[in-house]
Amino acid sequence: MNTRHTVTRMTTADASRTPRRRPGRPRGSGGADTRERILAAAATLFAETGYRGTSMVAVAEAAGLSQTGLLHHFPSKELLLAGVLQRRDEQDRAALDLGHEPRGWEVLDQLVALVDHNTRREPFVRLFTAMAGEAIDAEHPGHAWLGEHHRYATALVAAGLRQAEADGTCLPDAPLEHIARVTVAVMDGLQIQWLMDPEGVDMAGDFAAFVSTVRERWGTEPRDEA
Amino acid sequence: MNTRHTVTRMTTADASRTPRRRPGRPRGSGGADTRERILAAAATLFAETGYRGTSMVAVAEAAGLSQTGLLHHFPSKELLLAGVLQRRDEQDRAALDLGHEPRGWEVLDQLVALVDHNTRREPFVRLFTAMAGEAIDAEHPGHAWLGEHHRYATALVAAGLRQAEADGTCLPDAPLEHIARVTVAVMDGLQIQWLMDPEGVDMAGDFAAFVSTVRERWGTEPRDEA
DNA sequence: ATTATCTATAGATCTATAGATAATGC
DNA sequence: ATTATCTATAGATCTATAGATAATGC
Repeated sequence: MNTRHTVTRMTTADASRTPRRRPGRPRGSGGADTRERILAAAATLFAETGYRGTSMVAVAEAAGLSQTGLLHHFPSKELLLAGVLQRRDEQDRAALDLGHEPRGWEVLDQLVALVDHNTRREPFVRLFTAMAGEAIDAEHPGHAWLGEHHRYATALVAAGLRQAEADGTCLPDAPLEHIARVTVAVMDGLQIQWLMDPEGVDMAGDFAAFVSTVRERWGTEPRDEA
Repeated sequence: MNTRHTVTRMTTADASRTPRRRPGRPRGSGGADTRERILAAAATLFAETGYRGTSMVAVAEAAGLSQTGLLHHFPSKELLLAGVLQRRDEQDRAALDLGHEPRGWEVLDQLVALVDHNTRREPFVRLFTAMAGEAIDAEHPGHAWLGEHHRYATALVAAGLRQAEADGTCLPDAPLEHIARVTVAVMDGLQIQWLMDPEGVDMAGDFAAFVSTVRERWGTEPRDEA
């Protein structure tokens, strides 16, 4: 009954977080919980201080276990990052809900919805922007991931536009690849400005307006109507 | 005459860089040289591995002096970053050559020239993108700098457009602030994609095409002609 | 006296290994 | 036996201070 007294030593962050357990496997410990708790904590910290700026000790503390307890679940910092990025992509796929192949201009509408959704998940946006900044370095363990992310994003937009061109809803001389790259650039760039000043920057509005301009310029439809 | 033998101990990077001097003020040592050498080395390293990912030892080694020799010129890592960012801004101002106030659409032409110039100074672009990634964190010593950079950039574009509106070369209902933010976003976003794939991404071409589209949409002039 | 450099070192971290301890599941 | 946790600790770094050494400039 003296569970309280078992808290023998606490690190700096006294009043916070889950207290550490004593050695030995805890009672109802269903490993999956802990894994998710770790990934969530790591995602937040990587988002704030980047991969390089975040220590394993900090992640462990935020997840409520010892640094070596963390290493049991993720044997190295690189593997932890891999886990965080994979989880991020799953969350992104869920938000985009691509149940079907993108159909023409619909792709851009979906991106507008995604950007709007992003205004309600700042930490998620922060994680991406932090990675985009440091993973440009070829030595960074997230480098390949960042490259694939951009290839996927631009290919998605280009595929939608190509469809629209085939449908006749997009002008036949539209520079698809160019539009795709610039669209992705606007998304990435607006995120930076929005994170620096969430009140002052209307990320969703700006992106929606950009997409409208693109469609006015290269689309063949009168205006509204589908 | 045995200068060669004075190289008593070298750190890992044997064959590289300037060898260290022995204690004591060296002969023609005109402090300003060293300062510039340090700032250049630090800029390159911060560009590659970020502020957090770069150690003072690494900067010192790249600049060819001891870590404490470096601390003589920049008493802390934060002051070194301040120096690097200030130098970066000076270089940027030189490249933009703003001898006069921006006149209407001319601002966008200047930015097109700047982006084109940037394709020939990859390390410079890399530094900005690395800072944009990590300085979003309010605790980062470059946070205020990043905010000012964006405020300055968007204000510059908006001021140009406002001038154009007054001149009658820009439609009166043009959403100036929106166009300014998106323009800056395109610049920032294209840099990321270009750095990830300099061969595959035509940053200058894409930005120039974007600017043309903006002018076609909101400008009042027939096409060419000034 | 001031400036530029170095060696030595303190005091914090940081990642990862070794190995103890205790609960779970066969 | 396997899994989840911990304590202890090795071996690298990393920032910054103390203080020696030598050239420059008054």
